[in-house]
Amino acid sequence: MKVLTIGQAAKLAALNIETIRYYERKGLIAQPKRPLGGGARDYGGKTVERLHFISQAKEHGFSLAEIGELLELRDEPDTSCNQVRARAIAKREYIQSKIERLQHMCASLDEVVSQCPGSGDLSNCSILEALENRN
Amino acid sequence: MKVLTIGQAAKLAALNIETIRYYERKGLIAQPKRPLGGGARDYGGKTVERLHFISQAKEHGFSLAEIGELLELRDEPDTSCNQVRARAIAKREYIQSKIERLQHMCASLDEVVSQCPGSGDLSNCSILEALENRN
DNA sequence: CTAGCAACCGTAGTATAGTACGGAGTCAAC
DNA sequence: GTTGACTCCGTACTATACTACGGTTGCTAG
Repeated sequence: MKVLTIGQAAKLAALNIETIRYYERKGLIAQPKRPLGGGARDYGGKTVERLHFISQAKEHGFSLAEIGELLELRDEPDTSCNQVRARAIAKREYIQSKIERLQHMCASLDEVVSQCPGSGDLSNCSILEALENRN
Repeated sequence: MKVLTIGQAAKLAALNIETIRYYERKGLIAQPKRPLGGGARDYGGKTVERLHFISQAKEHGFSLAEIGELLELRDEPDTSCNQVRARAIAKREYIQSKIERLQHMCASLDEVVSQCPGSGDLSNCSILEALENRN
């Protein structure tokens, strides 16, 4: 029976050891038992899978708090697929609104840059001017 | 000669008093002199303008550290317009890459949601499945 | 048997951007 | 001449997501 140490689990999940320990403190993963009484804990089985779930959910834009909720849903046998779906849709909308905000910034920067002569001193700088005036 | 207290400046700049004091600690704005020896400081003149600059730059996606640099450029008489322009362009590109990342997340969530039956228990949940599998 | 590497664990520090608290001082009105 | 509002200032706390440190223990190879 091979035992996965935290270091090996960290490599498999492409995470830092300290990050895994941090997730334990946050309650995202349980602290595995020590198979030999003392010494290293066994991060095998579900643990690496769970760490991977966390990584993937982070990739999908979920915060650790939200990931905690998803994991709870996942652990609860009575959860309906619809509950998970609702989270995903809400997150999608949140990300969409964030994109729109950033696009607004981008357009605003574009405008400001395009009006800039790009040479000379600051007395001609339309960028600083734009930042000085309200709206 | 009217004196602007921190509270009035906060209202004009639409910022919290504590936020202004925080910006002072960060060196983004200088701490104004006290015109009467003791008592309240005078946040008039350039200060509100500077606070406004900070707000606007934040709206444009600059971090406080970056805003600090912009303010330094602005304060330095030898700065060329090009230096400011370069910052704005770099920021625009950074925001653009952030947008792309978020769009990727969005598409990924879309895909995962569209494959979800939306009913039944978790054994059919394509969303959790997608988060469990690598890539 | 001992050197050395990992793991263990609690605590503390990092970065970002604030927000809150509490005691002391000041100022104007009543 | 006291009340109330506001300011001053340092310190501490919030949230998010880690990262680092240092002492101790356990395991393994030579």
